[in-house]
Amino acid sequence: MSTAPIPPPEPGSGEPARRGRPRSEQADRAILRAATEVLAARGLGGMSIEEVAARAGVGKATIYRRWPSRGALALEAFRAEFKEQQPLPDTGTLRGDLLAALRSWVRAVTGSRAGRMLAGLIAEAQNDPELAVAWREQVVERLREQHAIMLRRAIGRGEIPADTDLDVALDMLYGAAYHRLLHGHRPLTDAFVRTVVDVLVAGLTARPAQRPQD
Amino acid sequence: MSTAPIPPPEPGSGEPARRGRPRSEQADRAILRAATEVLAARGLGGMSIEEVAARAGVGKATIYRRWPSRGALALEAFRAEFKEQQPLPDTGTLRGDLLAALRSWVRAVTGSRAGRMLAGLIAEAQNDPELAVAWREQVVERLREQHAIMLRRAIGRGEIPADTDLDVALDMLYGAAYHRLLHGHRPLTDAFVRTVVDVLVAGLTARPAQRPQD
Amino acid sequence: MSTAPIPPPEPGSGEPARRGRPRSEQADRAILRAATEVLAARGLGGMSIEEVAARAGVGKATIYRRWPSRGALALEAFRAEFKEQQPLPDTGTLRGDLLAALRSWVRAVTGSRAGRMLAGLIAEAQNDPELAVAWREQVVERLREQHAIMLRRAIGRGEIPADTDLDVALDMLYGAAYHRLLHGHRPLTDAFVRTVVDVLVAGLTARPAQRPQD
Amino acid sequence: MSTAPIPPPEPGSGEPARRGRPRSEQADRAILRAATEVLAARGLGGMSIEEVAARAGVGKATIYRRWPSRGALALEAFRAEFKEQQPLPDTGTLRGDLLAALRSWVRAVTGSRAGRMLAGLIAEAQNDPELAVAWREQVVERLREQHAIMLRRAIGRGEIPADTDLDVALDMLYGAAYHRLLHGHRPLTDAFVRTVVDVLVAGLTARPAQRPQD
DNA sequence: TCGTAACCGAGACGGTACGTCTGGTCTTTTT
DNA sequence: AAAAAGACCAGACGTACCGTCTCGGTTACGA
Repeated sequence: MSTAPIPPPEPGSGEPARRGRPRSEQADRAILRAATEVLAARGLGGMSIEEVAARAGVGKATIYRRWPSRGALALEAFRAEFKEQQPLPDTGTLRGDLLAALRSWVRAVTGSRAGRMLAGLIAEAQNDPELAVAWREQVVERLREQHAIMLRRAIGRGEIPADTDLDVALDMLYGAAYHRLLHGHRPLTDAFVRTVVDVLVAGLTARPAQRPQD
Repeated sequence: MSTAPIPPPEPGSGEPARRGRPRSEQADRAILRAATEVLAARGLGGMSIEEVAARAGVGKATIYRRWPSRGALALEAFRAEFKEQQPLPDTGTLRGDLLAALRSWVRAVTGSRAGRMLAGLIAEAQNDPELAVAWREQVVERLREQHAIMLRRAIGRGEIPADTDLDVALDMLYGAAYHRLLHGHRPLTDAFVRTVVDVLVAGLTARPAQRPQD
Repeated sequence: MSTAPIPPPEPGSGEPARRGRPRSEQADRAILRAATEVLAARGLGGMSIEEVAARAGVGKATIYRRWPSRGALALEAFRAEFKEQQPLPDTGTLRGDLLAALRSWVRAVTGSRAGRMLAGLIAEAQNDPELAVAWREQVVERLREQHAIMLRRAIGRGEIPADTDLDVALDMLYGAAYHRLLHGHRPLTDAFVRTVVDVLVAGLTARPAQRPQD
Repeated sequence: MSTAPIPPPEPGSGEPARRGRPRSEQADRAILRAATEVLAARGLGGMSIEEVAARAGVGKATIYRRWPSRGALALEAFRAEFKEQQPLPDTGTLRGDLLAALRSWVRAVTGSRAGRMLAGLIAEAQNDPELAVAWREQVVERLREQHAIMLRRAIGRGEIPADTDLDVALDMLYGAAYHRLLHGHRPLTDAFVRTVVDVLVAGLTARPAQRPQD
């Protein structure tokens, strides 16, 4: 059903005492390592379960027992690679926070492997609704909640209006960055980061005098 | 090499006079129609050359003779579907122009089939460098040039500074929209369009007092 | 190595006293019952250890601890099914004995399950040399010894010559029957049984005047 | 449905002119050669489509396009190997004919590869009803018709009664031989051949005085 | 009464082969 | 020379079983 890693059976009540041979954590690690290597080398589109299994020294069924699809495996590999690279900055100003946050995103994404994995996952999610849900819930929403904190702190400091549309603000900030990542029409430079943040901060700060309703 | 449709041979010298049976324009149309149907029904990930050929009543080679890959065919089908839906508005104000442009993009993308095709093409381009180039050159850059005109007119009218970074402005405008399209975490409502445009216009308009350099 | 049921360890000297938990006779019975059911339903080719284990409510290792292969298990199930159905007739004449023996074989083999098991075992033995040996030693030779008794009694009575080749006689008698069972080209009717016995008895009885040696 | 080699489509009427690329006869040959090799080396139980395809340098689908199952392929390979080895002798006496026929069968079966293929096919047919039908129709019945000719000639010569049950006679002759082949309990010697033929001829020749009806 | 040994059911393990599907190419006859 | 048709080689798909191996637990014997 879902795209989450398949848990071992008998999640049970108080003390269920799982039966049968337990899942091998060594196989877990070998599979994720192999998947990460293949993803870095050839991208998600070029990753086959067959190859990951061979490279990890594992039977295919051992992978299918844990993840329902190629995308689900890639998602977990990506999360392991990406997660602690995204700290929540607290510099005292909205501009400083956004700069730090976007910079660390860009650094993660342009450095080695996370960028290719990320692009591949978004691509896969377009054709795999289960993965799309997992991607949204486990990556997108989780990051957005983190980042919304920065904006709420700015509201608390009076830097931006209390009725600021946080969703749109985040869409503009990260949307611009994803745009360059996925289309590749312009590079993800630091100048880009600074300008995006400046325009966004200015746009959020400016008193919206009177917006016509057309 | 490229992903452009393959032209009939003998682009020729002074004496074109192509020999042999000419390409069937009926086959062209049948292929594009079949491709468009399959794309609308199952997305690019679910489209196989095999199926398009069968549905168009055409041999696979007849498709490969014209387009080098699944993505190239989808790109042409998309362009036929999408192209004249994107007029260049001229309302007299930057805000009006951006609103009109983004609205027509959103309308095209949420209505009918273009949205699914577009997402599928971006996905495919992540795994097909040739298609990525074609996508950039034939769709992204072409639209950006169109839209840059609106921004240059605004500069001409003195609405925004002359040194405005047009690339970043467009990335924020369309990036936010692509973001919602590809991740599906929030809907592409008209309120979204208005807020994006308002924040962007405000951000571009505001005098950048003193930007610290960090 | 062999295909015999694996005996519990400690075949022991003077002091048997096997340690550890003894084999569960209930498991023995459940496995053989399940195997017999599956064999009757789908034949040996359609029987998997996996299914027998599941149906018997037993772990696969519990089966492998007792029998080294699918064929060995099937052989034991067959023997339990087949054994006491083959009495040694003693009617006073060779013809009467052979008729009774072949009739009871045909009855066992055309009735319910033994026929399918038998055919499946012969098939399996073609690809499993261990099973072939076990089959020969435990089924074929044992039956032949039984049946040879009938022929020796006929020699004793003077019905057939003392130098009759008993092996060939048995091969002709049962070979004809196996032939129909395995190829299915003709049915195993009682008329068939009678004719085989008549021709064989006549052939054995006739004084072989002078056989040319070519 | 059947187990016959799958014919190319459009067997057609007068002049159908089959369309599309024709089946590659080179592939036909390579597949049959590879199958024969594997069968000789490991028997039918040890032959996988995967290996035959690899050894023939052919895609698996190219095999499945021609033969519906492993058994069907093996059957064709066997027929090519076995066919012209079985002449129809005509020595002038029943005994001479039967000796010659059974001797050439034994020679084919104990020499080289046909014996292993034959045993494997009979085994496979026990678990594959389609193959069983094909085996019966294409091998068993065809040989029986051939061999029945010898018996009918003997009737014509007055060697055996006109109401002899030819089916039973053939079952006893070949049944005895198959019996030794499949069970391996005794070797297929020439002495065996002679004794079988002698007993059979004597049994058929003897005037059946009065057979009781029990 | 304890410890140790062999069993038990369950189920994961690394593998092999299955039969299907699609990719992109090649080879026919027909237009 | 291009068309439709369909076969070609290649190889991934997800499934089913193989025979072995861990688990937590049970049941016997011998110390």
